[in-house]
Amino acid sequence: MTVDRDRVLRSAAALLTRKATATMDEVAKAAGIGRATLHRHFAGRDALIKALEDLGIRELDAALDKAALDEGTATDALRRLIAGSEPVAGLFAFLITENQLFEGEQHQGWDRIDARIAALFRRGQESGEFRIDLGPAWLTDALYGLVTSAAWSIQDGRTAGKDYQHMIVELLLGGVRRSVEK
Amino acid sequence: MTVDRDRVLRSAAALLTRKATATMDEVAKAAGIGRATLHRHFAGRDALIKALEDLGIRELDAALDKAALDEGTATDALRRLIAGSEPVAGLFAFLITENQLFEGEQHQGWDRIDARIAALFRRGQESGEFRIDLGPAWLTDALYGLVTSAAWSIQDGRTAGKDYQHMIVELLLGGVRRSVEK
DNA sequence: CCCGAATGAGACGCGGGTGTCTCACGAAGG
DNA sequence: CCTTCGTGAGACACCCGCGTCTCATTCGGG
Repeated sequence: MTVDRDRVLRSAAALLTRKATATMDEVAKAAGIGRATLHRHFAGRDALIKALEDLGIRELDAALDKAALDEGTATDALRRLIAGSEPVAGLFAFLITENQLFEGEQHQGWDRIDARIAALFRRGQESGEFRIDLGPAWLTDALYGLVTSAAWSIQDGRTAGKDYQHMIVELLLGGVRRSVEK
Repeated sequence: MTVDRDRVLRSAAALLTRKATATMDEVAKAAGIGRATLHRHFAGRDALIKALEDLGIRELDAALDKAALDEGTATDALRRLIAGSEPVAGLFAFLITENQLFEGEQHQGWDRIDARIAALFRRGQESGEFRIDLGPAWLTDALYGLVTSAAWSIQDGRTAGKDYQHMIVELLLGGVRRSVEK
């Protein structure tokens, strides 16, 4: 009988990922519960978004942990990270745009995640794997952009979901130019 | 005395690019006119966004024309396109997210622009300049993502504006991996 | 079996933003 | 000088979504 808070959160994520302007009523309907019950679990829309942000950050941190960014080559670590990001990509895209749209002090968890990813790029540069003429901050933002684009591209059916990892990894690592080596 | 419609449009673009949720009143204030006058020129918020979309598409088409995507190598054409996209990047980022957020029949101008850019990537693939394991549709979406990320990254001060072209061109063409050649 | 807790449905007022209207003002032109 | 037109400021009603509340219902535990 009792509503599974996490289940509601996931269904909200799924809906808002598709339709960022969804109403509290729509979110409730999507979760198969009443609007009143939704409010009992999340004080308001802000609280819901905040909870979604917490969820996203938690999962992203988990993905970062699982990718073990410190181990092996930076290149392989990046591959693992991107592979592990797939389940969170949709929610990530939603949160990134949401954060971009409304200014205001943002969740500090983002800073930590930014730092961890930037550190990976920095490590790759220091080891000589990555080029050094592009800063870690831009590479991080670029990765976000590619992940978001991929999520939307797949969601809208312009590209196949099974290509997610390959699309991002290959473009980010090797670029669009046909390499002589390979 | 008469309000310059185009000037209003540009100031609205500048504002909404920074704060996508800006009120009609804020848009009017930013343009230095009254809300009533704003309504006299644009029937409503929807009409304003639509006009902004028209403007963005017009400028994007102009940038595409100017880049002469059919001439020279696809690589150079891509460089020219990215260089020419800089002034529109902010507005483009706004329109892209706006389009992603609200579903509904979108401006058909986007299809034409998508097609023109995808054709460029296809040309590069056929000429052997670009790799063929990534589809033109994805490459187009990826370019959009990078442009948007760059616009935001610069807007938020994480990266320098003067690097705009270099950041995107280099990452998109060569990727993050340090190439042996060069 | 009964009671308590949680839920769904609906009603209600509120607030912010929108779209419309009126009115006074000032500039440009006859 | 006077008329006309576009404008700014404000008032107003309206709509939509939010947040709160009530009440009947139902599920689950004691």
